[in-house]
Amino acid sequence: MELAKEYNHKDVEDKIYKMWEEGHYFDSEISPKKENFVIVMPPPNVTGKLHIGHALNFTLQDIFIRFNRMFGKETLWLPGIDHAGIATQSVVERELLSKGIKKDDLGREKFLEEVWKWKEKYGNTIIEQSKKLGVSADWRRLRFTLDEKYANAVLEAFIRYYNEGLLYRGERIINWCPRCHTALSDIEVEYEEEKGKLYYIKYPLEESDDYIVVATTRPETMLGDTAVAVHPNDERYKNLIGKYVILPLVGRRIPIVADEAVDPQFGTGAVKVTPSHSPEDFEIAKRHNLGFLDVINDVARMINVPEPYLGLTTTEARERVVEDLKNQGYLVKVEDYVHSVGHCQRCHTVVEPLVSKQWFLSMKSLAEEAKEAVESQKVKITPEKWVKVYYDWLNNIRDWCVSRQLWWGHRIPAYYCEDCGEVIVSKEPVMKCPKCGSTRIKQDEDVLDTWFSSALWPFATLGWPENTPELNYYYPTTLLITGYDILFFWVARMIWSGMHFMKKEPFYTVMLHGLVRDEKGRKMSKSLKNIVDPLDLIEEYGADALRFTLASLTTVGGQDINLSKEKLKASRNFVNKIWNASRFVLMNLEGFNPNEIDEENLDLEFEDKWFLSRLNRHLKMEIEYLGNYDLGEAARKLYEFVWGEFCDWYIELSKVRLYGDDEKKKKTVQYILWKSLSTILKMLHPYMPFATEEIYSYVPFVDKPLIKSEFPKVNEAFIDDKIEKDADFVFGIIRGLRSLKAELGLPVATPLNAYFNSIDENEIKLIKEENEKILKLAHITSLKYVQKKPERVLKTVVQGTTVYMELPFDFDLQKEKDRFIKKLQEIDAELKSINSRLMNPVFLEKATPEVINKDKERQKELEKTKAVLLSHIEDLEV
RNA sequence: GGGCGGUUAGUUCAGAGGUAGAACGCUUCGUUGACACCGAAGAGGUCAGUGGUUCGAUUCCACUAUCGCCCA
Repeated sequence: MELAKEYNHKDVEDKIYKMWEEGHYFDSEISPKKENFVIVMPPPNVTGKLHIGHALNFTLQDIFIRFNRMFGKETLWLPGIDHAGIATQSVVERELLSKGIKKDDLGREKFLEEVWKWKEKYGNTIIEQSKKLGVSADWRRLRFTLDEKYANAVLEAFIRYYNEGLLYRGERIINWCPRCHTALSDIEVEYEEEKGKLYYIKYPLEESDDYIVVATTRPETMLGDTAVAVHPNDERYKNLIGKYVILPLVGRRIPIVADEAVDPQFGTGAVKVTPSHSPEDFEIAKRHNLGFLDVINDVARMINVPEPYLGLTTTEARERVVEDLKNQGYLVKVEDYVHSVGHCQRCHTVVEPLVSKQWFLSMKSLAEEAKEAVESQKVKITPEKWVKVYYDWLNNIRDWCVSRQLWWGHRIPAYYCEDCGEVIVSKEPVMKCPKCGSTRIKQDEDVLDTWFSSALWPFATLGWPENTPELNYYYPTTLLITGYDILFFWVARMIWSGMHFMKKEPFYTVMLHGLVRDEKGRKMSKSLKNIVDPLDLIEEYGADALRFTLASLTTVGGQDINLSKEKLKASRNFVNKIWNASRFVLMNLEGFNPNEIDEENLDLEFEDKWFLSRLNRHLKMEIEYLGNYDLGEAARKLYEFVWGEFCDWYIELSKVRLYGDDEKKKKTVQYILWKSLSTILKMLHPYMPFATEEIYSYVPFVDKPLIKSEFPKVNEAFIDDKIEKDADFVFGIIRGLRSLKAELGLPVATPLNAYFNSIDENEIKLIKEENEKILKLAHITSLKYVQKKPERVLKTVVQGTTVYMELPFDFDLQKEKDRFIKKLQEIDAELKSINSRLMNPVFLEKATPEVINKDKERQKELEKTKAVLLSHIEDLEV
């Protein structure tokens, strides 16, 4: 078997994925005796294409899933797709329009048929794409929020809420998107600072020559004013409260009222009140029993206004109103003003506040349930900084407008009697009014907010409201992983839904991760043209490189990630490095059979003990990081360990025995290499499943694919501080010799003799014992102990040891002296701080014994090196 | 206005109450029997500023500056 010199992901990924799928390794079965690990996938939109945010989200989930599968837990990753009301409807609408077909001509039923057709055709795109990333979800259990059973769960939830009095239908001011033509919930509105104008308008007092000036950013809404409001304590206007003004342009008589909500600092301190088109004014109007007058309709045109303005768009009306006010002497002044304007999250159109009859979910008690779940730690949110944000949102929440004027979605199961006005909420179609017997019944035309249905995700996907075995075994799920941007939209709503309907938290832990941005930290957007397609990245660098990059850029704090090609390249190189290290090991396993090895009686050498110590230390660390949800640090540490220790040192050291004559020694090192490689592949597998699985298929004497193999156990007995410290010294000698050659400008491979002397017995022993390896790695011909400095040598100091290397030509020793002096200065600086600490009685009293001991040891070591350095510098003075 | 986060090597970012790290880039050397998607050796840092807590702060706290995000 001969492996290619370079890892080529294109030859591997599809093949491996197919192998996993055919082996049913992603499938989960109910196993009551086994501890489980369950993640429900945040369902991507059915219209969605895999973007980099999904790539991050899926990667993190897959890493946890794969680890836990290897830990032997019954692991379920339940995937799904969201029907995404507005988004999907507008996609299909647009597509039909391009063929000259209008939605309204088609009618509801025909249109929905078209959407379903579209869904069948394109709805699985993102699923297929996510497979390229290595997603190991149980695809048999794929759920769609409009599946028959799921839809039933949504209706069930609606009916239960209704029967409990938590859902009600009412006329409220809502956020209306004139383009999507639907109501929006509060969080679907995005506010942006915009430059506008502040208009000061005179409102003449009734039966008086006096007037009051109000300030507004939306003069056109004055046509719908039903009052003027001032703050009750505002001295300027106290005498006007209760009086009336005559509304300019309209001539309507409206009162001046006093209300705490008015900000005396804003404008003139007097504001116009337009109850039907401003949420604040709506509240004021309710408090003062003012009239409501709709002057803007659902396509943002003027209604119920005097002739000249009737039918104008709001923009046209503004121009006309301002013009007329100016001409008639009512406009006092116009100022530049920056204010925040609400936009539709979906289409970015400016949102129009309108009074409308909608269904609302009462939030007070549900928000309490959601809060309690987190306060009591039933649900743990990580990073913790989001907990406060979560509480704040729930504390200030307003009732949730859940109806949407769309066709695509879960149709509201409410029926209205056209004769007596009775409202009937029912899962089954209603034919006859139970109150008056009329058959003139109409179902509500609207559908539910998509988030209303996805709020049920953790249990509706498992069969709720039926008490299924799945629900019993898999609920509550273990971990939810999602971006912090949908903490309110989705996470909070799932928590109260779970608490409310299941009486149990939907997941024990929520891990919120950051968002992926471009290399300059900017949001990826079409207008900036900085969107990267993960599929392109996979094509170019491989799925493993993409996954590893995303994982290693993750932090416990859930910081946003700035992705760049440089980082992908580094990860791709890492994958290749692992490929080649493995290739080396596999090429050198000839004639090896682990069954011939007595594992209990291995003749371990210095570097074996060192490496096994490091390996077990890292294994332990890895598990700890994982428990802390710190995949980023785990990935970064793995990178350093595998590249910096396994490849750079252990593999190099292993060559001594592999290429030596001692068969027994060779077998031992083969065994350690074989074992270590397997362990490393397992540690890496969740991060880079494809390459590791491919490599593992070439590893001899393993019986199952990596995905199903057991994660290695930590063997504490191998962790050994002393051996690691000794290794640092030996490696230091090798580095020292290499850098002497570099100082001479010689290739590392130049064969030269070397000598050493030391004031430390342990160091002498180590050099003697590991002589062969030092020679090999430093490319030195010999390294002999000497009492005195030999002639014509260049030297370096490592701890208490001086290493001399023969000088093949004349060399200016000033460089050596400079190097020594620089090193001495560094040591002196450090010694100074350590000494002052150790002489400080308060330090000795208060610092922990470990810290003091560490300082003392470090002090000894530094003193040792210092003494040697000083003697050499003195020599050089002569 | 309220809240949150960032400010560390030329660049992008980790990190941790007790010796400041990585990647990329840069300099020098190198194709030695895994790998040039590589190896070896190096240069490069008042850890934004000011106070405080502490035996000890780049790390914890407060404030300031600055950039960014969320909410009103």
